[in-house]
Amino acid sequence: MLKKELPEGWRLVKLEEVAKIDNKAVSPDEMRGELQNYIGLENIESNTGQLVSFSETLGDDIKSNKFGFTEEHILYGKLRPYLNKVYLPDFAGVCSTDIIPIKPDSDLLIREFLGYFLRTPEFVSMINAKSSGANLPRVNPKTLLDVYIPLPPIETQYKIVAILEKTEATQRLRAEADALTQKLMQNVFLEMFGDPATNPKGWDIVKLDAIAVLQRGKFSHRPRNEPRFYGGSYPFIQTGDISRSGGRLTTFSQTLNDEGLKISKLFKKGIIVIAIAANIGDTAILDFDSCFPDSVVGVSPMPDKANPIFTEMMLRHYKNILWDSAPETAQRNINLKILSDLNVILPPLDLQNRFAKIAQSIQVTRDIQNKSAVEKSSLLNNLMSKAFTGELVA
DNA sequence: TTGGTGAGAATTGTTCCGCC
DNA sequence: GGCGGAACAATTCTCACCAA
Repeated sequence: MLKKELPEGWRLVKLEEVAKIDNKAVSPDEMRGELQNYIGLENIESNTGQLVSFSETLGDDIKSNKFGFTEEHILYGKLRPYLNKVYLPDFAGVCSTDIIPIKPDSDLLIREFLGYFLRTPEFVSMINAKSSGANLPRVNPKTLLDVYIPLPPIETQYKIVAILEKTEATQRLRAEADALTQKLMQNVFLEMFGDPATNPKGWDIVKLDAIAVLQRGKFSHRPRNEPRFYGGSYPFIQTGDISRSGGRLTTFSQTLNDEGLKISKLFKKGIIVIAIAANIGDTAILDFDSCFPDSVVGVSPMPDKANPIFTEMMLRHYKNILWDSAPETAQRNINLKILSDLNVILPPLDLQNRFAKIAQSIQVTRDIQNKSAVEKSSLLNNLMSKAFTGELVA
């Protein structure tokens, strides 16, 4: 950003002029015998500025040097800066040496203002380009202190922080609402059918292949990564896509071309997909026609016996059983036989259909929530970007 | 400060086996 | 015997901590 672009009263200053880095090592000896509030990179969530988890650690269990921090610091993850790990603690403790404790000069710079600045897409992209180490990029603290930050008067900083905090709070409420809706669908299922794994309602038990047709995915060519098969108009999904889908596959990241289609197989929209390698037992309903490899099985419920929406939700409850069925080798797998022989509950079809109807109406709400969450997320990024060019607050 | 290392997940490669 | 599908093994990738 150029100086001339800044609004009146704003200054462009180097971070070292308004903040310092407290990276004095605390040795294991200094921590011995005391409980420590320890934060590692794994405790800070990417992009959100939130703590994922946290626990007290006995100093005796800490074997390497750490950095100390207080509630005046910002914790900035310097390893793989693209992960965007920033956290503002409200307690004192020690952190991994891959986290830099930054202490702003409170007369000039508000901690929260700097926290948002470090999370802007523009800053992340810039600092990532300046990081060192080809395979394991890290930010050098000196490089960080050399970064220029647009600095408005303190009152303006408070105004900007208030707007961004409000937007972020709304975003969080939206995420909580989505989690509740997801739970609602599970609760409705359990209320109507009980846990399929224990069958407390005493439904009939049948083999999975008695109510559905099972077909394994296909990708016969080796090696599998030959580029000539990819980049066409046929969606191609992998086990990871199923894991991330939350039960409904609406997007895909890979496609096959005509040549790829010849060595794979196209499955119809609406089919249930289940992972039999890596993320064993993860399921989803396909929202588009798609190909998939042999680590995925397609399950098509017979219309006179099972409802697809009911079947997908039911199969989720057998995940642990399927995992336990997989032979203990370096790479666990289950095969078509294990899946076909899986004992599943079979409630009356009209009850399954009733559940599907309720689930669909809940899904409509989820779709609206998801759309809103995406909009809120891009709104926050947009506002953060505008905040540091002076466009957010006059 | 930065390379090494480990764990777990995801993807790719190899072997076995049945069918034509 | 050759081919293709299934099963399983190996490798790669990602993300974290450790220690020189």
